[in-house]
This record gives sequence, C-alpha cells and structure tokens, in this order.
Amino acid sequence: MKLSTRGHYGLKAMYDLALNYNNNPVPLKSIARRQNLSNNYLEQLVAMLRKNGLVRGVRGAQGGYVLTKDPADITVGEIIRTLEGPIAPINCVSEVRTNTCQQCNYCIIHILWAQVRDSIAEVLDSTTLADMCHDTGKIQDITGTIQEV
Amino acid sequence: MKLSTRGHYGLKAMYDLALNYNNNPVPLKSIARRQNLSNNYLEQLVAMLRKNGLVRGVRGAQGGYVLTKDPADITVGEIIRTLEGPIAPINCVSEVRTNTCQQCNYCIIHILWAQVRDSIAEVLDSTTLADMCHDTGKIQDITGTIQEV
DNA sequence: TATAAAACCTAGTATTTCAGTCGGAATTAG
DNA sequence: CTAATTCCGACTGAAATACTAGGTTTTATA
Repeated sequence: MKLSTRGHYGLKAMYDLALNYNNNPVPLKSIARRQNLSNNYLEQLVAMLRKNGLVRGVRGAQGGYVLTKDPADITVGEIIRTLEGPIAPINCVSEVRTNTCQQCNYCIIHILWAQVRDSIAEVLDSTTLADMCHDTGKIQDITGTIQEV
Repeated sequence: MKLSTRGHYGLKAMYDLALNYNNNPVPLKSIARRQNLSNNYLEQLVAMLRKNGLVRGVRGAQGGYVLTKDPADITVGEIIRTLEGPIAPINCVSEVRTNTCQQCNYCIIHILWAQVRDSIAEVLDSTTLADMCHDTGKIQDITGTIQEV
C-alpha cells in the first residue's frame, strides 16, 4: 500500500514551483538541491508533468520550469495521477476501467476496494497547491522556521 | 498506489473462511478452487495469517483452516496489515515509525500523506468480515445468484 | 495398519518495477 | 561565444512480486 517515490518527489517539485509562482522560471537544479533529490531522476518526473500540461519548460540560460496554471487550479490528485497512473488499490477497481472483471459490480470485496479508492481520491482532489502554500505559511508562523520539504 | 495481490488474495481467503465459520475446517485446496488462486501461493499467504494468530491450521485428512475469532471481531485492517505491513503511503508517514525524518511534524506534504493514510485506515478498520458476509447476503437477495469472489 | 488428505516448510526463479545513472543534443540569455 | 539549461534515449543494479517445486510431517478414515 505504498506510493512510489515518483509521486512523492514530483509533488515536492510542484510544490516548490508553486512557492515560486509569479517569479522567474525555476531551474531543476535548484529544486533538486532544495528538496534533496537527484537532478537527473527529477528531470524524468518533470518530463511526465510537462507532457501532461502541468508545467512548461523554458530552455536556455536563465531557463527553468513554470506552472502552466495558478496553484489554486492544480490539485494534488492531478499530479499524483500523472505520475502514478489512475488511483486503484487493485486493477479491477481502477478509476479507469482496464479489464473486464465480471463480478466487480456485485462483489463485496470489490466494493470495499472502491471505497478505499474513493477515500484516497477525496483527500487528493480536495487539496490544491495553493492550499499547501497557504498552510506552509501558517506552519512558519507557528515554528518561526523556514520549511524544507 | 497499489495493493499487492497478497492483501487481495489473503482477504479473499479470510472472507471465504468467514462464510464457512462454524462449519468444518476448510482445506486450502477448496478455497483456491473457489477463489481461482494458486494453491501453493495461497499457502504462503495463509502461513502469514496463521503466524499472526488470525487462523488456525488443522492438520491431517479432513483438516484445513479455521478462523481463530468470530468474523465480527476481525477487521479488514488487521488482515491487510498482516499481509502488507503497516499502512504507509510513504515510509516516513508509516503507522509504525521506522525512520527519523526530522521535518515530518511540520511539513505540509507529510501532513497530506498522513491524511491519506488515515482515510485508508478508516475504511479498512471500520469493516469486519462479518460486515462483508452480511452484505453478501444482501447482494444475493438482490441478484438471486451465488457470489464468486 | 495402510492410505490418502491435508498442513507445514524451504528453496528457487522469471518477470517486472524502481530509482536512479550516464551521455549527449538542442536552445537561448548575456 | 559561452555557459546554463531543457530535452532525449539508453542503460543498470537492486529489490519486490507472484509464483513453482518438492519435500516432511500429521491425522482421519477404510
């Protein structure tokens, strides 16, 4: 019942970009340094996000990445689905129907996994990057320290 | 964001045993046949459940497995944790603290994963095998068919 | 008492996924 | 021109997954 690091690292990067929204493009190198991630690996993850239209790359010197939308319009769910695929505790209870399991509709076990799926989606889809940035401010107010992630 | 087949198959087996609670011990071979699972593989999963005290093996001819507790006292959460380990979308947000991530308490991303973890646990811990058997009856009433799982 | 059914145990294995590394080509600000 | 940066594709070691295989005990029953 684990997320891979893809979703986790990718969310870190998107969160970092959200904190820098409205500033200059942010180069991956600086994200990798701040978030303590492998530059090359992060590159692959961001490529997925780019192909899915969540970020835009600015090439050349002083380039980097920027969000294509306002942080308030990007949910964590979008990010995770991009990097990890549809939310599905097991294959035949995927958000995207892939196989044809005859029993799914009337099988109590499948109904249970569907509940799990929906409760995960509920959390992820109801949180935006803007929410996270906002809450970060609150945490900083309490602790008086700057966050690393 | 996937469960392995261990949890899924193991739950199927436990559900099968719950439907046969108060009857004779159920041999794995018959469970494997009904649920369409590999006998040898299932054996390994059931061994984990046995070592965790959820089932008891009865050796010899006419032997099999029985639940050690009433189905109403066995939650799906217990079964899944036995087979898949603690519920933890990522390592530093495990139900069981394994590493020492300094930032966890005041990091917004970790707080999010903790919410995901808790929403999963809520679903799994609030469902017992007896609930599932009961609901199966309802489904059968509606469809008029016997369930395979 | 012999037999067959079953739990119990250990080892091996093919495949896939994960989490990267590496090296280079294209683009562009200064 | 140069350095910074995105972009691209191939490769890789390690781990996990989902089994298979083949044995040894144990025990109800004929």
